[in-house]
Amino acid sequence: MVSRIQAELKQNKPFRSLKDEAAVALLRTAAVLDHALNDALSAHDLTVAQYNALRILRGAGSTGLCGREVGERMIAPVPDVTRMLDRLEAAGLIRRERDTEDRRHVTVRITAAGLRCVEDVTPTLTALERRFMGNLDNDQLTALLSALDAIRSG
Amino acid sequence: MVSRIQAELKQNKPFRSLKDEAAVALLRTAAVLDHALNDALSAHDLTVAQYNALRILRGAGSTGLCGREVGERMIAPVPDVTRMLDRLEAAGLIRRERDTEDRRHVTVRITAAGLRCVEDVTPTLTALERRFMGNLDNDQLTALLSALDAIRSG
DNA sequence: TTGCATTACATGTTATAACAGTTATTATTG
DNA sequence: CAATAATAACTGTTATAACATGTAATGCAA
Repeated sequence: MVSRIQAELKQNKPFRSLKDEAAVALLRTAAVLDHALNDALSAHDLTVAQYNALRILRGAGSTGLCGREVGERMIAPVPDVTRMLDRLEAAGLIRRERDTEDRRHVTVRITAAGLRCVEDVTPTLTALERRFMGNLDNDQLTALLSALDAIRSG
Repeated sequence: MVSRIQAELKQNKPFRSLKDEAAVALLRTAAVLDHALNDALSAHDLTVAQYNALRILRGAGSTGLCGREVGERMIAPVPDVTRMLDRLEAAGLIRRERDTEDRRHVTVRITAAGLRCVEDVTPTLTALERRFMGNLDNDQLTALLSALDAIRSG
């Protein structure tokens, strides 16, 4: 019996354990998803990380967030928030303002153009979500979530 | 009710759908895992991709594989196999040989040092696997695998 | 209130990722 | 069999990732 992930990676030998297989499948699935997302977003000159940051800032509203807080909320850690924000600012999608209370902080806010940008990519991402997650019923999604939670709590 | 992933990313608003939440949790979990793996491997001067390539070549044995085949078997796609192999060759972990039958191909084989390197990191990775996957029972692993398969088949 | 630690951000540097284009070799087609 | 296409690997280039270090502002303790 050859598992799906085993065939996909053209492995001639079966996995040593179910844990091995699940870990590989997890990394593989995330890579596939990430690739599809980057593909879709690149048409709008965005990376997945940039889109993630825009979503975070949209959620923060007019209050904004400082750079560190943006970094903390990212799905995947970004080692250089400053320059990621530089690029978004250069594209006019965010704006930064030195905080007057604590002048170490820089408050970051999404611009109207940034909001429009997020709106623009939404249909594409909705289609992607339907494509990849569409085959899963609620029970599967719940089981997936609880398994992923258990892994991260390790 | 605040979900685990929601709290982890400090999101004040719940996810729009379970599919959304599962997709984010998946990308997040893979990032956490990838980070832990890179951390562990960096002590041995290896990246996750390099370790993956070494495992692939170990599986191929003395027959070896050509560069393209290594690329096809990678968990995460690498856009520049040549230079990843350059680095492994410079470290003495693989060796390359121009194929005499089809001179376009270069056969890649793992060296004794490469095999030793894989052996050396094994205890560390076994510990990581226990840490992250240890909390999951067989049912959860099976459910996880089938959900991931369903996602990738989208 | 002065010195030191901490925080937040910025900057410098190196290696790698990502993309495009090149070369050498083999396969295919008229 | 010559011309063309296809394949595999290599190379060049730019932007970004990753890591370390630097700098300015604030908190805190003696």
